[in-house]
Amino acid sequence: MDSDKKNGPVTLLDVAREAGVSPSTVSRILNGTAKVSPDKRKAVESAIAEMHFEPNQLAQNLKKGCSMTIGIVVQDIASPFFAETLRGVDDGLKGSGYASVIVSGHWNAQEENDRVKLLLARKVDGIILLSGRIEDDAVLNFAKLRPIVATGRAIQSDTAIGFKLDNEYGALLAVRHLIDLGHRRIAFVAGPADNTDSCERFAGYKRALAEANLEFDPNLVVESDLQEASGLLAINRLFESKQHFSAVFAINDQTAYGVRLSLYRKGIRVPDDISLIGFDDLPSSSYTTPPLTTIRQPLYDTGLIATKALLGLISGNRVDVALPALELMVRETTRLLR
Amino acid sequence: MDSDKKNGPVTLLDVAREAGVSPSTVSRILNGTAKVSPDKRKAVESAIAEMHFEPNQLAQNLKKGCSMTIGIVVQDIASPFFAETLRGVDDGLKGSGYASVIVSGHWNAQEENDRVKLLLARKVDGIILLSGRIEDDAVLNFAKLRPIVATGRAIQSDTAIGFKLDNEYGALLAVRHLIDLGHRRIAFVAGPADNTDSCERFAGYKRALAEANLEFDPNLVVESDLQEASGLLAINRLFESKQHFSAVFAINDQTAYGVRLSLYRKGIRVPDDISLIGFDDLPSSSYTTPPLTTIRQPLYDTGLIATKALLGLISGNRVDVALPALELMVRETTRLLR
DNA sequence: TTACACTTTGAAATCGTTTTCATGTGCTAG
DNA sequence: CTAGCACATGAAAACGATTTCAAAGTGTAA
Repeated sequence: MDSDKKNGPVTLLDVAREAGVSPSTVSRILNGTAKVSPDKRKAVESAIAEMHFEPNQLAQNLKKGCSMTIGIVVQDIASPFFAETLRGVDDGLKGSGYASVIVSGHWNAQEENDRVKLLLARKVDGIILLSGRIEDDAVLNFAKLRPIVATGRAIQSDTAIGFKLDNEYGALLAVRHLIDLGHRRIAFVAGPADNTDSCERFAGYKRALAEANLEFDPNLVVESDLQEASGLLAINRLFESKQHFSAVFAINDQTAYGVRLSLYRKGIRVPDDISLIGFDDLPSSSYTTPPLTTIRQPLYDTGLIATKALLGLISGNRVDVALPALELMVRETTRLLR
Repeated sequence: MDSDKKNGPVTLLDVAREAGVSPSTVSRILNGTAKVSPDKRKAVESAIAEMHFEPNQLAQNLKKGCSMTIGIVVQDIASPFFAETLRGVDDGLKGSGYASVIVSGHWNAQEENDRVKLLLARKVDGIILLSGRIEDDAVLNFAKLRPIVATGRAIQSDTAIGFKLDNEYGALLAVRHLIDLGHRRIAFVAGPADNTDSCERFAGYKRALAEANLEFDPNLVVESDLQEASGLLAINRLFESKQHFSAVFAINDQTAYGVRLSLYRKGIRVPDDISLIGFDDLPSSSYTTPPLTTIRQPLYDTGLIATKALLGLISGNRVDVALPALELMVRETTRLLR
């Protein structure tokens, strides 16, 4: 072999020596920053191939001041809700040269705040904040340091973009659907009171009732924490308090699953005895027994579009994008009231 | 204000100037690399606090030659299977100072290979390879560059650790359970023929049959691609070919969901008419209707333990760890044959 | 032939740390 | 009293790329 003097990995300097040119020239060829004569180009390129040189990203990062990495903040890495959004992010990043670091805020504002700071300390080039709990102002402040795209909030600045779905409208669609099917006593499994999305959906529930001149009965509302287990518990509480109802609107699909199980345990048929509708349209909702009627949230698209928007912000081009609207997916857990 | 001469972010050099010491001293205090006199220490610490200095990780990375990042290769970022494992990884990384970059191989050896190279180019300090498709030798080769922990393979070297669950035994447990319940004609929804896990489970299926002196009937085996949709299709094919069976063993929970839906559509009751058992025990399997009997795979623990092992390899301490064994979870989709 | 513009190239500075090496100080022991 | 040693500290080199700036080379016009 030619010259194995140095032991470590080959550097740009080694290539330059081997090709008989200066480091600058090699760099220029690598980045296409300037014209170089064909002969030197060939010499360098063959040296690169021969020595199996690849530039040290760490050094590039330092010099260029960016890490070609974006940070993603989710609330629960194992939740199908975030997983589906992440798939969109993954596709959005494809071919961009960027990689993503995913951290979880665990539905906790303090932890979320810390994680964002951590990402910033790691010099990510931008951040996608999914269903964040920290204040809008805090987000805007972070955005002064690095571009941010956030879901579930209506923020806007020249380094921050917020996407917000119309939760109230979605809930309206859901409850209207039940009312159209003849249901009058519709239970609502709510989410945590401090969760904006949940409150907005609650508002939609009430609005649909009002539209149909149905009286709102607070006894038909029970709270959950958005997980399957608490959906099950919530609906059990409703039965214990001897409430009558022919349909249930669950704050999200996961609680709907819990409700479904509770009903199954009690021998109550869905949709024959009780209709059930969820919110989100998780991929698995097409495969529950029976398949779940729900409000489709564009999870994948949210991830994809948020990523495109962030990449835009990073490169300085503002991209104006819109999310597909919420949509009622009628499947098999709802039917005409006998 | 004292001196805002420089505009950019404060560097270690600025701190040194402000505190009237050399950069080396500041670095030493930051890293605890050497003793410094109490007065200088105080001067530096107050300068750091006052100027809100935080070290530039990119510079540290370059100098130290490591990125405090590990790479995770999954096959499908949105699959609950990987999501649950990722949760273990996340917890395993907690407090370690490491972050993770997650990439997906999409069940494709070529793509997986490229992704690993990408991670290596990004100078991750180690890699966790989940359900990889590339050859063991390729993994071992990569391990020469950076430590690797892989699931689903029995590799071993001083920079590589492999975990392997006993798939054959798991399948044996599942099928034995069905046989114990009196089932004789047990359908098997297999996975792709080129998938090792699937083949081993197939072997377990046959072994259980042999143990009970039941004849193996290839007509009862249909192939799927591990997704819900193909589980549904697979079982439909079985019905079309007029096969008789009283129980189904599905290669994994997701295909079991598909099978369940097909059965529901045909008006076949589970477990009254047909028993169904899956493999994995995804979190949602406790909430299907009815809850799915399955073989519990320690997904979370796999992520956690793999991470601990990798962190060990990186710091040079070999950690010997064992995964919890596979376990039969009897729920409500299996019952005694009438 | 000289001067000026333009292009290609290399030398050297730079990014912000860490680390090695050398220096000066103070202390102990002979 | 001085040789010797530990110790805290700073100067400077290093990590491996990019980029600025100046020099050398080329070509054209006066």
